[in-house]
Amino acid sequence: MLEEANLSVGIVAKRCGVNVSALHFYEQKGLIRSWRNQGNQRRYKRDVLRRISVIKAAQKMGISLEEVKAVFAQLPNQRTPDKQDWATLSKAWQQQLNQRIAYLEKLRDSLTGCIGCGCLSMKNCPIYNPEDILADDGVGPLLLDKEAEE
Amino acid sequence: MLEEANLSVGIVAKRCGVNVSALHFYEQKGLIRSWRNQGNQRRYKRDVLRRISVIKAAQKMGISLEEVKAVFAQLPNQRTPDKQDWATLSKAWQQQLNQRIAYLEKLRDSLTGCIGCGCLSMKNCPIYNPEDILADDGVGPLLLDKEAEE
DNA sequence: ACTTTACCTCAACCTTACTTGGGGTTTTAT
DNA sequence: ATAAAACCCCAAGTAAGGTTGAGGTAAAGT
Repeated sequence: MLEEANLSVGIVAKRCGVNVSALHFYEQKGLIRSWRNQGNQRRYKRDVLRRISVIKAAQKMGISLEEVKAVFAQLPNQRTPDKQDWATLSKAWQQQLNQRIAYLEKLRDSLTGCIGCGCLSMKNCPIYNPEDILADDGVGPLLLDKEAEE
Repeated sequence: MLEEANLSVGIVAKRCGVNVSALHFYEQKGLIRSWRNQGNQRRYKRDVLRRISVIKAAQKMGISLEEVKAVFAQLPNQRTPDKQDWATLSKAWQQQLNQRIAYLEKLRDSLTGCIGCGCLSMKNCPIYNPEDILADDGVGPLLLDKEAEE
């Protein structure tokens, strides 16, 4: 408990492997926060590093910044989030990951049987519309008729 | 072998569950083709239905239109692609799907141990940089140092 | 014949996630 | 005391994957 060091934007960028412009951007979107020094330059608490790590991990999972922001909103506001807090987040995302994995597995398992067999353009093709778990992607149910065969 | 029916853009759109504008767009991007009738309206061969199905399936897998286009380019140009041709495509994509699944599994398996444990912002964190299979996403290796701990 | 529906083109707009550039200030290094 | 880095803000640009709208023609229904 000796710090609460103030990191400059350049340092944070270098440590996280992102551009300074990305940090400006995240701040503007409300994902991270900073205060300013005398000369109006941004200064960050160390915990911004973890936030950025989490942002990048989330993106690899296919989670949007909006979603990340929503989740960050549930972190404690008063104190710096601790391991417990982050672990809670991770649990929710694990579930999402599991769903996404299950979805892709279904897609994969349908793929050979499907693209090859001629059913791909038919009404109930499992690949074309495999109980859309990810239906919130906006890919609604698709209506094809039997004429769609070769 | 009685047809080679000519489908209008509206019919194709309805059958595939996409907008007419999307068909224009795909055509402009070189993913599908049409010819024109007397009145300059688009007409499609039936095989466009399968192409669009494949496009949509690919998108669910996270494959970009550019990639789909590249793959379509390997289809026979003279004759209408047959089941064999499509099956070949599907095999390549199955591999991609497997990789993507493996990647997400790795991410998931790292998640609890990682976000919670404090390593997330460290140099060799498996979640932060898990042998980036999907490194072509442009998420290069990330350089964090040990100061990134809490 | 007339009206509606479908279609055409082209340009502009939308969202996500940033980057780039211009013009100006602050810090840091020498 | 300078000069080079680093920083600031704001506006505009980028890429993907389309959508929306305007103004006009074609095809279909009655």
